[in-house]
Amino acid sequence: MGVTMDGTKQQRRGNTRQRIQDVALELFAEQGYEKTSLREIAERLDVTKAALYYHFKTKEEIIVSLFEDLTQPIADLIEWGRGQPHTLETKQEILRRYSEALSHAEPLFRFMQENQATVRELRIGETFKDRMHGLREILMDPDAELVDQVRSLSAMFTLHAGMFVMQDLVGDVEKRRQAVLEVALDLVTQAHEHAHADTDD
Amino acid sequence: MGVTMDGTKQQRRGNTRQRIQDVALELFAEQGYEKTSLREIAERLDVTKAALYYHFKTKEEIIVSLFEDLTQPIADLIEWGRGQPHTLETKQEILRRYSEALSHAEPLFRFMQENQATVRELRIGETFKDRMHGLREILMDPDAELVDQVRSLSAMFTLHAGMFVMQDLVGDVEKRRQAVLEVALDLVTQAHEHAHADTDD
Amino acid sequence: MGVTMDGTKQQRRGNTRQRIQDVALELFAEQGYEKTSLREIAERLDVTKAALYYHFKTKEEIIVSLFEDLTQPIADLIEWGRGQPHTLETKQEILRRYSEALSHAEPLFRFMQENQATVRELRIGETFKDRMHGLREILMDPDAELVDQVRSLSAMFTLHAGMFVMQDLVGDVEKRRQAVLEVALDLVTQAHEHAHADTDD
Amino acid sequence: MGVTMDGTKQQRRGNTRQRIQDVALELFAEQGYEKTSLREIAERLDVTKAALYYHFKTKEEIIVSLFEDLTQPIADLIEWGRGQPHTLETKQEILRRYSEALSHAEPLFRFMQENQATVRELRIGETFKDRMHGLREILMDPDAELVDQVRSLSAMFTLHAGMFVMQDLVGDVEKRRQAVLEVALDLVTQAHEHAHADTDD
DNA sequence: TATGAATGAGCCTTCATTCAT
DNA sequence: CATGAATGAAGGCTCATTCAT
Repeated sequence: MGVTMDGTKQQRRGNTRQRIQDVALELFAEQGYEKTSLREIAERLDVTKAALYYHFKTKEEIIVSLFEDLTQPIADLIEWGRGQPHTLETKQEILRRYSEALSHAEPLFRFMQENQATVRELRIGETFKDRMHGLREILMDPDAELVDQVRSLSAMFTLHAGMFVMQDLVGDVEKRRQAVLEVALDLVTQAHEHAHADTDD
Repeated sequence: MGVTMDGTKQQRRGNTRQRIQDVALELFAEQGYEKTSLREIAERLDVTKAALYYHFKTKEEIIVSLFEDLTQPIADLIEWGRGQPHTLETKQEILRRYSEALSHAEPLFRFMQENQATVRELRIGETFKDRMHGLREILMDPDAELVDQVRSLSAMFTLHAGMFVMQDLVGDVEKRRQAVLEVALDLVTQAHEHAHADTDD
Repeated sequence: MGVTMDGTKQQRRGNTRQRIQDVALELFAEQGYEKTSLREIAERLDVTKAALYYHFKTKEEIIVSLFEDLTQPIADLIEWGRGQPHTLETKQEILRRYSEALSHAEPLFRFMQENQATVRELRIGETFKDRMHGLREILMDPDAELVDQVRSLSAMFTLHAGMFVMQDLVGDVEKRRQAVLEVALDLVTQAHEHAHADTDD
Repeated sequence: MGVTMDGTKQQRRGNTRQRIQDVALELFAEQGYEKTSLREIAERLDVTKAALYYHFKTKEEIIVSLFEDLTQPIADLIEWGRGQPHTLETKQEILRRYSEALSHAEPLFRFMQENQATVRELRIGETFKDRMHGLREILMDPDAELVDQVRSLSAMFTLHAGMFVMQDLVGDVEKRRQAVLEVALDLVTQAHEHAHADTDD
């Protein structure tokens, strides 16, 4: 049962923790956090529920570990952004990198997008909110007109939506990402130019 | 117990169904669908769980009823849009009316936004998806450049995000809605103009 | 299964709460609190575990309810004692009534005696401790010699031990109770007389 | 990790078995047997659960070993008592030695006192009961009046209670022990004198 | 129109224990 | 002498749902 030809049980050993994360993320993204039971995860891995508890103290810890392991690039990105001058170039670079970071941890971000109510109650909720705020502070000019502030935020959400909602828009994932990024860049550019019409060139 | 001097129990009588919907929506929007139990709803209303079953056959039916009661305007809007020529004016009018419709059933839409994984598994999921597709068909030009298709969709998601995510942007709700709408209109206009640079007026 | 000749299921209905308490107390006293599972209680009653939760919010609440229902006489006794002058007669009357109160809720007190470590962690622990302190304040003279203070307390513990430990001493329960009570009265009398050798009669 | 400068890990080496016993007894006495998990014991010692199983075959064996290691003096005492004539002097000497034995293994006896229900189900339960019976046979005169039999037993329970319950009576432990012992001696003396009013002097 | 009582399924979690290394 | 990894059993609890009254 679950044992392959070469006597392994799907590469068993040492990597169980990783395998739990993989299966969990897949199921969380597919069915949501609450609808995914630890029994289900365990069954897919052909281990007992108790085995999960050897590797993670609680169900929540599984999602927390995924979050921590997969979103580090975004934390780094924000850190980097904070240290840069708030020029148009910085904002554009942030969007470019953010778009790429998102695409590298797609299932997790889809999960977070589609389970916002749940995430809010989890330990990662606060952290996530802080991150979004961080991004916002870099992209948005607090003195700009309201409509241009909205443009900046809209750039962010376009990136999000582009990843999860427009999946059927076009087959080529990379092409779509580029198109979405272009729109986001455009929005942030418009916002920036209105605000600095006289000071910048 | 829970009964006031004038024999009412907070407007009591006949409107229990409505009261269940109100409380349910409030809790669903606040904590999510799965985390809200019928016990909790019943307790808030000071009735028994069994009473809920007199008015609704299942928990799912409560959210279905809310969806049906509150999103009719949007179904109508789409119906109307389908019958119109796909001109820029139509698209702009759609966005204007959609923005207003959203603002009139805010808690429900917030719920749908924050519980997408859940909604997908419910009966309303399919209907909701169809609606979004309907809107999309009106707003988006299938022959346009990919980037302009994205612009059109971005207009929609900006409306959504504007309602739920940018709540702290500015105090005045109506002002924010206008700014968000302006950005959305802008996006759809740009998309349309690129696509019809030579043919349209 | 569990259904008697007359079609009832052991007088079912209306008294389930009481039946739960009865069975629970029996099992708690027999095996201890932690070793008694709700499953076991439910099985004995031929209901499901969930039924227990209809009547009691938690396992702890079952024991709390038993404590509250069965130890009221002792609370009353202490209340009464507090209002009396601290004469020898009062002390003797307290012991007499206490002995009788104990004998009327024997299983519960046996449980508390044999599960002290557990009880200490439960909500009733503090209350129980307070009661014992109450009794003590009435029986014990704070100015007496240490050895006489011990005598007073020893009277109390003799009553306790007499109920649970000396069960095989003699067949006739009531006779044993009287003998135990006599020893307790003796102890308290000696203590009192030493302390008031010159002041009292 | 957990290892100090000089290579020890809190005296490390060879004495792990002893350290397990120490920690276990501390926890058992504090929280009770069932509420103390092997995980907890292992964590306090900074070893794994599996390590415990190297030293003890089961959880029960830990408490059994403690019992055996710490109560030998009492077994010896009873053995000695059996060989003596049942005079008042013997009884008094037994009480004196018992009191001292109790005070040397206080945590264990506190544990046994507060977890009687648990102990009863363990292997040590029977042994413990036998010991108590042994003591009783020496202290109690089977032909005495019931009330004097109770007195003899009361002497024993006074010793017990004196150790665990009257802890707040007075600060000086040794003083308290002497007072408690005095009361116990008194009880056994009264019992003996009533029974031998005419035969003994 | 509602309640009181109960169920069946399932959930997350903990525990003592085992065994290969 | 001890660890890493896992298991089987069980535990307390919650939930949506049902049904007789």
